[in-house]
Amino acid sequence: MSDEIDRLALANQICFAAYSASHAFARRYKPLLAVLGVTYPQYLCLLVLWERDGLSVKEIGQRLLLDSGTLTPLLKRLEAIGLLVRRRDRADERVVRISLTERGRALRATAEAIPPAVMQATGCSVAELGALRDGLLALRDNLLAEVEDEAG
Amino acid sequence: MSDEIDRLALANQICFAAYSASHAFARRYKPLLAVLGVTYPQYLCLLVLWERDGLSVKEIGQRLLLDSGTLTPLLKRLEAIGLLVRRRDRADERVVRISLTERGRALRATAEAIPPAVMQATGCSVAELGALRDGLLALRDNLLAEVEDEAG
DNA sequence: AAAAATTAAATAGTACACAAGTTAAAATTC
DNA sequence: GAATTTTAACTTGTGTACTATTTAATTTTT
Repeated sequence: MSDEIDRLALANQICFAAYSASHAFARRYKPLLAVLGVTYPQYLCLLVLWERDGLSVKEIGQRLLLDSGTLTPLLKRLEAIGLLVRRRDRADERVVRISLTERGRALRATAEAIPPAVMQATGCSVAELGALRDGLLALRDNLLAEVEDEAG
Repeated sequence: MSDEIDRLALANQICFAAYSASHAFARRYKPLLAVLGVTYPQYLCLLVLWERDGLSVKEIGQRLLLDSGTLTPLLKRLEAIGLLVRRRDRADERVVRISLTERGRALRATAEAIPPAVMQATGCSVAELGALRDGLLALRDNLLAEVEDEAG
């Protein structure tokens, strides 16, 4: 009769596992990122820009799955602390291009120390982390695909 | 030679995977929770209270890994829409106990339909979801344990 | 080429999250 | 048993996220 697990039990919720793991990462990153003077979402923007500089707000949003409502103020803060500059694209004035400053680029070297510290803190093997990552990305893409199906 | 670099990238990828999967869940839940008239974090509180009513703010926070700075305003909103009541504990006036109203309890029946819909949307098997959940919870607990070691 | 539609950012408003500090009550110490 | 410490919740301030709306620039249609 109670083969049926309690689907509303918190412990059974994959979404709570993702939610709380994501927050745990943020807390773990916080003291490490304090050295750089940035928050976790700001760090994500830097990761994207270190990979390819001069992206538009929209392109950054596509990589991080965030919209301009979130990114505009965030990028303004990064500009205010001198890590990047925001400039309208000459060829298309609707577009704002984000370019790292010298300081923004230089920060990359300091940031190299962060990932190994976090990986060590997870207490997981490389194989486990890889499997977890792949599972999460597949799950995430399925969730988002269904959301878009409905919109379209 | 570039084993090292791959590992560094992985650390960023696993946390971004958790971060973006968590947001994808929130977006997926949104239309489902709109029927209940609550947000995702509010829904988490209801899950906890459906499991055991009359918990203190602190006890809810321990289950959800949230502090009173987050919970107090959230619980006030749930009280404002008539799903619960907040009352000082007679025996210990520091403690605020949260009790579901009749409407708050009744909402559970409606909520039963949500987890299967979300599970289906993940496109993952029950076994996959279970493995993912367990991996995430283990990872999360490792991350938080290290944070506390430093504090203590 | 003027009108209509689309697009990219920005803005306004709501709701988390979290750190730091406050207040009031209870437990501990002396 | 008064003074100190601890505890629980609240409050304040900063920074995401997201919806919906607005503005300005570009495309597309006609």
